[in-house]
Amino acid sequence: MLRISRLTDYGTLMLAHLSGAESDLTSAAEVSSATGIALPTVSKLLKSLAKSGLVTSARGAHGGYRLSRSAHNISAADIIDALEGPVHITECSASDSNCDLEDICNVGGAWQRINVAIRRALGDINLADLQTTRAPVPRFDFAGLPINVEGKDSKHVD
Amino acid sequence: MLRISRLTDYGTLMLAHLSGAESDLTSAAEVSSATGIALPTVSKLLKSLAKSGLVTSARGAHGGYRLSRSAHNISAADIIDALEGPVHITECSASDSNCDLEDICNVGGAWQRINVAIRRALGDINLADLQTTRAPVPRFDFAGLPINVEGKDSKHVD
DNA sequence: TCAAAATAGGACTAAAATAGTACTGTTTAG
DNA sequence: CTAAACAGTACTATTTTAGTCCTATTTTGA
Repeated sequence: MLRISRLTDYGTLMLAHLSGAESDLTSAAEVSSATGIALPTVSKLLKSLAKSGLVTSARGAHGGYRLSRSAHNISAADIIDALEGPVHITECSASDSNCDLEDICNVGGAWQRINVAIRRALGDINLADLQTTRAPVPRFDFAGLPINVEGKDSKHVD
Repeated sequence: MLRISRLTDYGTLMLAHLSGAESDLTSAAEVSSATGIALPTVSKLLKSLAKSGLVTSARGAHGGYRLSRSAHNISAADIIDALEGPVHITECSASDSNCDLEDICNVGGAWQRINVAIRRALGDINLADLQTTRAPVPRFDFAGLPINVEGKDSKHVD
């Protein structure tokens, strides 16, 4: 649960690297050596990112990739969507669900809401945030009860 | 991303069923027929849930399962932990990480914070909430900006 | 014009996680 | 003592994820 795939993690790292050279083209090879991720993997990921519009590419000698927009305008949700597609917290969160249990299931709706809420929150974290050592303080009001994660040692933190 | 496994979904459904018969023992067979989930699968899941203390079991004829505590005291995070173990949003979110990229990676910290925040929020949703058709309104304050999910058609909602 | 440096695209393989099944043992009511 | 029910474990199949490789296509620059 709550797991992004390793490739998405790599992708984030790569995007972070690209955001260091805003306007210059960076080749896949350079991204690879800078991040330590194997070249074929870097290539594959950059192609996906280009396809979904997060980076733009230039072919030919001295070609390469660069962010298609500022790091501030690329959200965590964008990255996840680009590399994993729009996945849902449960299979039956999909609107065109053909879940066998549909008529018995009285739980689905809640997971969907949780899903929406989390995705919305992820939409508000941008690539620039992800790079700063001190990410924005995650503070949740859930069902009206404000909870501050900072300084509170929850049993759910492992 | 943000996907709980199908088994966890089943588990939630089953727990919801058990919470309907708070104090009575319910056999795996009954849970199976009530939920439509295959018996072997139900068995397996109930065993896991018993092991992690969410339900208590009674052996022998007329044995069965019941919630170990009220539905209000079982959180979404509890269920996930019970059935999937304490997973992390990225591999290197684990504290004993042995990530090769550690020294280059300047992103890890942020994902960890996001992870903590989400898990904390899930800890505040309980089984009773999950059953009501109208789950608690998820409202997030993120980085100081209050966002209300309701009635706001985000592009991230699919 | 040709060679080298890049990306584009897809096919393929290997490994890992997930889901589901089966079987054998133990406990308890009647 | 027998049948109902949980306990535990091992196994298999399926699916997903990760990673590799190969063959275009595009562009620069000598």
